[in-house]
Parts: sequence; C-alpha cells; structure tokens
Amino acid sequence: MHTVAQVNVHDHLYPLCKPPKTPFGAHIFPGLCKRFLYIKMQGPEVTLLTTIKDVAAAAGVAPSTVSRVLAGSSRISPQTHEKVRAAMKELKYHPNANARSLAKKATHTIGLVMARPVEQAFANPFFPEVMRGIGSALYAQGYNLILSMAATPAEERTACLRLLRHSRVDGVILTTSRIKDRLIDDLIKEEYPFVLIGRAPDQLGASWVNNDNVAVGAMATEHLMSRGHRQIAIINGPLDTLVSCDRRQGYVDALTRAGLPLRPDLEVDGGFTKEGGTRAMHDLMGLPNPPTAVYCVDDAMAVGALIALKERGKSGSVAIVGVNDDPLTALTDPPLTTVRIPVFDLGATAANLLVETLTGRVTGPRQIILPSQLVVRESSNWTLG
Amino acid sequence: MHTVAQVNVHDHLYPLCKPPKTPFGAHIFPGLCKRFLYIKMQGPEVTLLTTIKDVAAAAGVAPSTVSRVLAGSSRISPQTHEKVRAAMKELKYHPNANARSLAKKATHTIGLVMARPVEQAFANPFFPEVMRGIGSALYAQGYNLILSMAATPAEERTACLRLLRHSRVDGVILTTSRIKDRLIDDLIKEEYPFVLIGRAPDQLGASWVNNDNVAVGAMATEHLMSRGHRQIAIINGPLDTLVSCDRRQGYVDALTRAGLPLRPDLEVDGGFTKEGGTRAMHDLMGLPNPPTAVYCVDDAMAVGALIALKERGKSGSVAIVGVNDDPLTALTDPPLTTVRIPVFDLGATAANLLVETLTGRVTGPRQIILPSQLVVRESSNWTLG
DNA sequence: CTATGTTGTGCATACGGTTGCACAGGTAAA
DNA sequence: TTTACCTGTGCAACCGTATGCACAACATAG
Repeated sequence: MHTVAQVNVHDHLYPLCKPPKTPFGAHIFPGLCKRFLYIKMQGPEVTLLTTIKDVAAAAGVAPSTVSRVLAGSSRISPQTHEKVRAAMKELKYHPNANARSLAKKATHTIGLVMARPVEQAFANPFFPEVMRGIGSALYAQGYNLILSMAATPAEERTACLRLLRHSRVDGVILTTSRIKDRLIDDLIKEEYPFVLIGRAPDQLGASWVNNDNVAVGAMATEHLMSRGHRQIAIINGPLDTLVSCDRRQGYVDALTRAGLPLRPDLEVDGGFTKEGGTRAMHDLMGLPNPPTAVYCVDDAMAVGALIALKERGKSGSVAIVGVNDDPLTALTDPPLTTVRIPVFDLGATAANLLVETLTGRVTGPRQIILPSQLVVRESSNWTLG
Repeated sequence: MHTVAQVNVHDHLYPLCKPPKTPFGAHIFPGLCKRFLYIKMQGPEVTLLTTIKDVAAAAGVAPSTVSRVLAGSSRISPQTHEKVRAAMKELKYHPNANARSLAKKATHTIGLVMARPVEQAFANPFFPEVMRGIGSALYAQGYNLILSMAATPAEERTACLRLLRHSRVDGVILTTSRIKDRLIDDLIKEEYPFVLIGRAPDQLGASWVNNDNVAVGAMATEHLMSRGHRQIAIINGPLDTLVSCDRRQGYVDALTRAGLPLRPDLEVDGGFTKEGGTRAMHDLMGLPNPPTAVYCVDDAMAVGALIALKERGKSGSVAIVGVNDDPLTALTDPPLTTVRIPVFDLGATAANLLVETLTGRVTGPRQIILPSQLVVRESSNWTLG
C-alpha cells in the first residue's frame, strides 16, 4: 500500500462544501486501492476521488452547473460549458455511477438470467450466441450487462429478483421458456420490466422475442417429406418447454396437411442434450418398424443421433435434420441439415426491446417473431429409394 | 401505468425524517415501474420504495439501528434485532445496492473483460467454460458479474477503465494474454485490483492464474515422440500472445532434450481459428518433406487440421494433437488427442483470487499455476511404422 | 456509595449527483 | 420607461445507507 501526499482539496473548494468530518478514521477499505485511501492528519481528511464539487471549484461554478453540463442541459452557456469541460479534463473527473444511480433511480444496467444452471447454459452454443447478440446491442446503447448466475432454477429465481429489488439492474432478459415459470409471474406481479427470449404463454401479456418455431417444425418435416420420407420420427425436448411444443406442432401440422398418420412410437424425448439424442436414436432404431428420417428439434440432439447411427454402422441410411445451425454442425459426419435460427438477432432484438421499454420509447408488452431458414446439407439431401 | 392509493408513509415516520419536499413533481421516470412512481397530491409526495427509515419507523428505532441489524453488528440486543427483522419482513424491505455501494465504496461486483471482440470471444469454447468457472465462484461468494463488451480491443480498454473509474465494479478479471497490453499498464498505474487469466510478463507484478503452458507443449511433443515421430510440426497462434510463446517453448524444450533439430519450416501460424488450422495444415502437407505429426496449440486449429487431412484424403496418416479438451473434440473424426486444460478451474480460481484481494485476505500480487493432463485419443494413438 | 466500565441506541454527517425553484441580469415588447 | 419574458446559474433538498461519536442505562469494582 502506498502513502499519498496530503492534498488539501477542500481549501480550494466551492464554499458550499464544508471541510468534511468524515465518519471514517484513517481507514483503508479492505483490498481497495489508492482511490479509497483516506489519510488522517492534523487537517481534515482527504479523498483522492474527484467529484463534481472539485470540478465546480476548479471551474468557479456551482456543482449543479457541473451536473447540468454532464447531462447536456441546453440551458448552459457555451462559455460555462467549455470551462467546466476543461476542468473535468484537467482533474480527470469521472462521474460515480452509484451516486448517479441512486439519484436517478436507474442503473443503466440490465440483467441476463439464463434459467438453467450455469453448468448447462453453455453446453449448448445457443447461449453464447444469444449473449453475443445481447452484448452487442447493449454496448451500442451504452448499457451494462450483469449476469445472474446460480446453480438451480430456484436460486436463479431469487438471484434475479434480488438484482431487481436491490436496484442493481433496471430490467432483465430471460432465456427461459418453461410453460409455467414462477419467476415470470413474480416479475409481472412486481411490475419489473423484462423481455423473454422464447415466447410466453399468451395470457401473460409479457414482452418476448422468439423465432417462428412452428414454421421451423413444418419446414424440417416438409423437407423430409419432399425427399420421399413417410416414416418421420421426432426427437423432441421436454414438453414442458414452449420451444418443444411449438417445434412439435409444426411437425404435426405438416404431417397432417400431407395426410400422413401420427405414430406415437416415433415421438421420443432427447432432453436437449447430445447424449439424450444418441439414446433416443437407438430407441427409434430398435423399433419393429423404424423411421427412415428423424427430425431433431435441436442440433445437439441431432449430433447425438448421428453418433448413434455411426455406432450402429448405419451412417447415411437415415435422414437427419436438426435445428439451430450451430457453427459446428457443418463439421459433423455427414454434415447436418438444419434450420438456421437467427440466434444473434434474437439476443440483440431482445436487448433493444428492453432498452426501448426502459426509456419509455415502447410502452406495454410487445412480441416480436423472427424468421428461420432451412439449410440443406448431406445428412438429409438424398431421396428415399 | 397504474395509479396507486396514497400512503402517507411519513406520518408514521421516525421523527428524524421530515416530510420530503421532493424535487420531482408528479414524475414517472421513463420506463420504470410502480416502485418509481411518485404521486403529487395535496400532501407530501410518496414513494413506494421502502427504506431503512420506513423499517425504523415500523420497529420504533432509529435508522442507524436498522442499518446495524443489516450489517449483523454485535452490539444490537436480541429483542431489537427481532423487532427490526420482523418489520423488514412485514414491509418487504430490500436494501438498495446503489446507496450501499455509494456509502461503502464497494459494489460487490466484478467485471469480466474478454479482450477480444465479443464476436470472437465465444467462437472458442474456452470462454464460456472460463465464464462458467468465474460465475460459479462469484455466486458462491455473493458477488455479481458485469460483462465488459466491446467491438474492438481499444473500445474494450476504455470500456473496462470506465467500469472501474465509474465505480461500477470493484475489480476486473482479464482474459487477455497479449505480451504488451496497454490496459494492464493502465490498471497497474491507476492501482485497480485485477486478476489475469493467462500469465503476464513477469516484470509487471500482476496477479494471474494460468496453466502450465510450457509443460503442455512438452507433454504433447513427448507423446508424439513416444509414438516414433521425429518430424513434428507445430501449428501455433500469433507469437505476440504469451500462450503461444509458452506452448511453443515446451515444444522446443522437448525436441531439444531429445536431440532433435528444430525445423523452422515446420512452424506455422494458425491464428487460433479452425480455418487457420486448415490453411496451416495444407501448407505443411505441401512441403517437400512434410511432418508425420502435428502439435496444434489449440483444439480449434487441430480440428481445422483434421479437416485439411480429410480434404486431402489423408485422414489418419498424420498424427494430430490439440490443446484444451474442448467438449467437442471427442466427436471429431478421428477423435482428437489433446491436452486437457482445467478451464473451469482457471476461471473459478481467478474469481476467488480477485475476491480475496478485494476483501484484503490476500495482499499484493499472487500467481497461481494449474496443472494440465494429456488425453490420448485416436488421432495420435498409433506408432509410426 | 461513588468511580469506572460495558452495552445498546440515537444523532449528525457523509457518500457523489440530480433537480425544483428562486433569482439576477439581460432583452424585447408596449 | 415600464412590464414581461427569457437565460443562465445557484441554493437547498433529496436519493438510501453507513458509521464516528456522544450518551443513557445498567453492571461491576473499589
């Protein structure tokens, strides 16, 4: 720890500022550096952190004037503005975000809740990509991003509420999509601003940004039918999430439109993981009447399915389609046909929507749906003989 | 927006609290919800946010007493403690983090700087995994995580400094490892607490957490030599990063110890990307005297190298070793031999070190090195015939 | 029974910035 | 010249919490 020469800032201060009798003695806050070092001497104690008062003193104006310059108020004369700017530069002034947040009741920070254990959140490339979109939009808007991290959904919920209730964030983005989510109910009840990635059950009146998951399912299924398949299985995620329901709905719709029967034995749960996909695929192949094509509602499960096929020495004999267009799906063997979800845009749009809501440019809940696109690769690009 | 019944909180207030003449009129802060709704009526204005004063009034004590209960001060009688707790619960009191940060000069928040454009940061599974480690440790310590997101290194630098100078975070974790980094110099000069993931050039006296990269290079190289290889190439990252230097050093050491010559034509730069790895591998295979084994200092480049081999119809004819043990490397064709880096622990350890520094339990710079481990898979598990 | 702690609580002030209102000085209209 | 309105700035109160110091009540020692 360093000692610092005494600088009796307050001698030069704007008269309004009495010499402080700080409640702290010669106190070095644990672990904090020179900015927070107080020195007790015969004179008044001194902090090295420059404040608007210091700037005001240097520029020969009142603190309120400095504050107005900072806020870009129009009622400041150009000369004063210039003087204050110069003083700020000379004193290397930086406004204190906590003080500002306290006074303005806004933190310019938003929270991101992942709604799954941190452990799992990044297992799927979806999250990083969504975060990239969010980050990019928030950076452009001058907002900060706090990550809410917890080990369980219950902890996640309290962590998120804590962020909001403690005024640490102005609003949150959720990536949940469980059909029943206490957190969403709480947020609505306590009237906190939030945006969902992935739609909410309609009645809630929440803001959300989603892609057209029903269309996704239909696209994948119709593509497989166009290649001559009629026994099309679906490896789905848990049905308590809306993504799973929607992506299944598209599959059902497409089959129904084509007059094909729904075979319940061709619907299995892969739990949104690669391993689950492998297991599900093995189950399907063990059926007396196995499918000729499989639509997996997520790339991770599709990759798992490919592995199962390889393990059975049947690579290429069953058509596989995934969803997401994870960067790695192009590298699988065979390269995976998939439906490209605009994951980055999902994040960016959600972030922008939330900021617009916070700044009052958007009022009330708003829902946005982004389009997806089929990407045909070798895993399905052949016709059933 | 809702209207709210008038609740003249201040009538019941502790006498210290004069009825506020708030500077705000009937003012709804843009985009904020009911908690920040003020109502102008004939009486004094009212806020719905409960503060320690409200709690104090309800419990019949002074605000300072409430504050002490919150802080768990020992000089509070059990009865008072109980009374105050009850009042807090009844009023659904939640402390305001901004006010607390202002008074305590500590935010209980740390920043994470990715040191590459957000766009690239998540391309490599390394970052998500490091973040998971950081998140997990911070959650356990009750700290929050702010992500510093910017498009360019220069912006990243100003964004990071801004977080610190504005007192939005108490310290930062950097994932940079460029040999010369202005940001690090700035942090040291302004005496902000920070921890590096990946070592710093020694003279700096910074805290960092790293894995034993020289050992990594040696392990990989010695493994290849043990399989009979003598023409071992290295696909490296840019040499202005310390990771690259260290991982190369291990390679050089191992070859030297074994009495093998260094062939400069077998050292190529793959830029830490998959595409770069593919390009580099093609270059190597085009040499008059191509290598029989290649050590790639990162899994992404190793995957790229595998692709190049496949493109040349030479899969399996050149041994490949990567570094990181990304979850996906086990899925490549052939499965990739790699050196497992404790990425999660790297993040967790860095976070813990930073918190210990902030709380004064650790003083001065400290360096920590975590061990790595070779994972042999098919891409190299055969002997040169 | 007085002198000397000890314990628990309250008062006042501080943290750094924002903003309603008052007011001085200047300008333009009557 | 007087009245009316800007314009620019300062004053003072406020955001919600933390804490040094003073002090009252009570316990203990001499």
